[in-house]
Amino acid sequence: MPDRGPLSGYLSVLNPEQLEAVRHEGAPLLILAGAGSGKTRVITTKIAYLIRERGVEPESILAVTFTNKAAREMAERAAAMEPRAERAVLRTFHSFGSWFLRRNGALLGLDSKFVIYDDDDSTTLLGSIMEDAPRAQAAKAAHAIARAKDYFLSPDDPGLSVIDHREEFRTWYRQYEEKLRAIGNVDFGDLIKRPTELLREHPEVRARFRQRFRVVLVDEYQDSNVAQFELLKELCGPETYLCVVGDDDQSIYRFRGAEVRNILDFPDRFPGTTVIRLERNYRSTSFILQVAGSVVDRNQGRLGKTLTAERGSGKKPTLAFLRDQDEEASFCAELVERSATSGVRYSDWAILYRTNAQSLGFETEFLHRRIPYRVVGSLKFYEREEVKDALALLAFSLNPRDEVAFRRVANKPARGIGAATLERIVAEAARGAPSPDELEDAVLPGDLAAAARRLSPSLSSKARAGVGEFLRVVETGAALLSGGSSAGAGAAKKGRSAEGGLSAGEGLSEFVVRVAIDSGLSDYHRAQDEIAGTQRVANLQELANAASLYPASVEGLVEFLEHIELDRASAAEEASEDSVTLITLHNTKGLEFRRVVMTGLEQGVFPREDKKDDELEEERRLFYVGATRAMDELYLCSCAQRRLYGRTMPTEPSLFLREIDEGAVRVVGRSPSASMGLSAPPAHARGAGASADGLWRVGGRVFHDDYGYGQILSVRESGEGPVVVARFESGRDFRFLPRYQSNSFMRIGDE
DNA sequence: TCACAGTGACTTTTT
DNA sequence: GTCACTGTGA
Repeated sequence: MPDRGPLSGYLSVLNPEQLEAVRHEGAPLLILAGAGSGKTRVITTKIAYLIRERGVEPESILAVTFTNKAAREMAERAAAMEPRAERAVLRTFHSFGSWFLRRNGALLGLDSKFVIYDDDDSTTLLGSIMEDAPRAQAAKAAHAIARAKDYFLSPDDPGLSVIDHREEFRTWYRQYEEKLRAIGNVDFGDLIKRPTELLREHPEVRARFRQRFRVVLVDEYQDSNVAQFELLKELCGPETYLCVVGDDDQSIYRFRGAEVRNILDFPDRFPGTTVIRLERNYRSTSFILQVAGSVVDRNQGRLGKTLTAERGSGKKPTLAFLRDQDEEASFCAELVERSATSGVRYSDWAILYRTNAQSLGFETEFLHRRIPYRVVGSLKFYEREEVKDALALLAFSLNPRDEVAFRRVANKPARGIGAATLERIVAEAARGAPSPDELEDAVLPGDLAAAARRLSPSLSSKARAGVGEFLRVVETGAALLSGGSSAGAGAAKKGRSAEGGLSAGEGLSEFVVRVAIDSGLSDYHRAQDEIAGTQRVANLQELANAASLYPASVEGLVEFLEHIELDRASAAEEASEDSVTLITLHNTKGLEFRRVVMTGLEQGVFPREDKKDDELEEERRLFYVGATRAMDELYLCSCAQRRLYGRTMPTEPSLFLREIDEGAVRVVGRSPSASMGLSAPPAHARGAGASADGLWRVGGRVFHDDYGYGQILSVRESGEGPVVVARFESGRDFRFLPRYQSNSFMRIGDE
């Protein structure tokens, strides 16, 4: 190990703990990295260091993260330090699993062209097993199966009863697995579970991978689940250098199967572990850390650490008690607008909320006020009906055994294949008795296209015509893809595209457009557009545009479909012009903003429902994650009432607000505990009117940086614009000339 | 087989 | 307030 001596530039910027973490070698390392402690810097530097100074081959480094965004960022930063780092394998757990299975899945009888089913597809598949069950029930059971896979539980595992103790659940799970295997596709959980099983059952593959990856790094380790832990154990032999980085206080994916014990027990599971703590926070000022820490401190099961702020005390966070979500939205908008006049960029701001549904109010308000914003996550584009239809057709053209895709599009647009006919075809395929001539064509059992063809003569004339049409569509598509889309085919497409309302672009895009038009999906959804004024054809066009990045081949299609399942958020979100970020608390992990507003701090919203024990602790960690995103300023909003299900309900302030250290925040607004004379302005002040521009009205609510929350008592015009007198929570009245106070004095709504 | 209207249920958080 | 599902009638 190169000790002492002047450090090269990229190492000299590290603090002693970070440097120790980068230089550590031997066996295993657990880095407990508090929020904002330079965790990503340590990992990327470590990669560069290993390659540059320890002679490690880039190809032998595997680094896994949980989100694609994190993986990309890591790759970029590592490559900036050391170009050879580009050759390292930097992926999300799931994308690594998929990569692994496409190469080695044959050992499990898995075709390399498999498609990844999302939750919706899994529900459809399970629904075909749970006869007559309403879809909601199938969705619930599908969810339970997903959890079972997170915990590495198979249908015959005794431990399965922890997930769902019903014997019928075990049966559904078993049948679901059988069917999924017969179809030849995988679900999310399989991307972790099946590689692990394969590595266990095939020592030669395990040896090969252990030979290949000498260094394994895991980021956000606190969010790993049991299956991922099992996978790591298979990947890491005695010779492998394993380094995991995480923060138990930021474990927020328990609901998805994340197991905090993974990080808490790491030193026990991997004997000889070195633990290095990074507790210097370079992101936030100390009052912000105090607020975040005082809440998460209440948690029991945690390793415990103390962050120290390297940036000084800064400004106290503001806790604002507001009336309702409308006032909350205008409060946020005012904060942003006000700061914008003094040169703060929109992109310095992030509005955080617990559930995606809460974004709507902010969007409406920001749109109204022309404040640019972007909504991160919740991109439901690939869940849209028309998009899923097109994707199902594409998937079916890859795999005629795909029952889920078949059920979705066989009769869409309606071609006379009703439920009865559909079930007959599915049953026929399951019976799987190919005729002799089909056997010669190597027809796979379960081939739905073949079954439909077989059954066709015995169907009613209407159904027979429909089946014929569907088969024609599928065959045309398959031929187009495998036969190479020649220039001639391209020209033919262009001719038809105008009529379908879609236009073909580069690469795979032509194929997508062709299939959408030829199948009638394009016409079908265009008709829907005309009825409902929707944008479905435009969405199909967007899907086709996204496909243009991929080659027009079977491989290109497989890649495209995988990308959609594993990395659906990226496309629209990269729009990097100056705008406010609207984002769920969960989605903020790994991000930072100069100014952060956490909204909806009310019992039932955040924390959600009456969460108790473990779940409440997870909500606290979520609070911690949200608050520690803020660099300079943090605002917390709590509303006295909130609309839910279209009904306005009174709400209680969040439990977390009581847990915050008194003195670490500045409270504005009528705190429910200390509601001071703000209920109604004195009678003499009523009716005094409004300013000439109509902006300032008696009774209107205002907020001032120094005095907090208040209500307007009187308004009159002067030579310098309106003069406003307001009474604040302290009970004192102050006079303002808003013209000169635009930065510290603002409206937050009318009466 | 399909279109429509009325009725219920429902909201975390995501790879 | 929204969405999905159910039953009815054509």
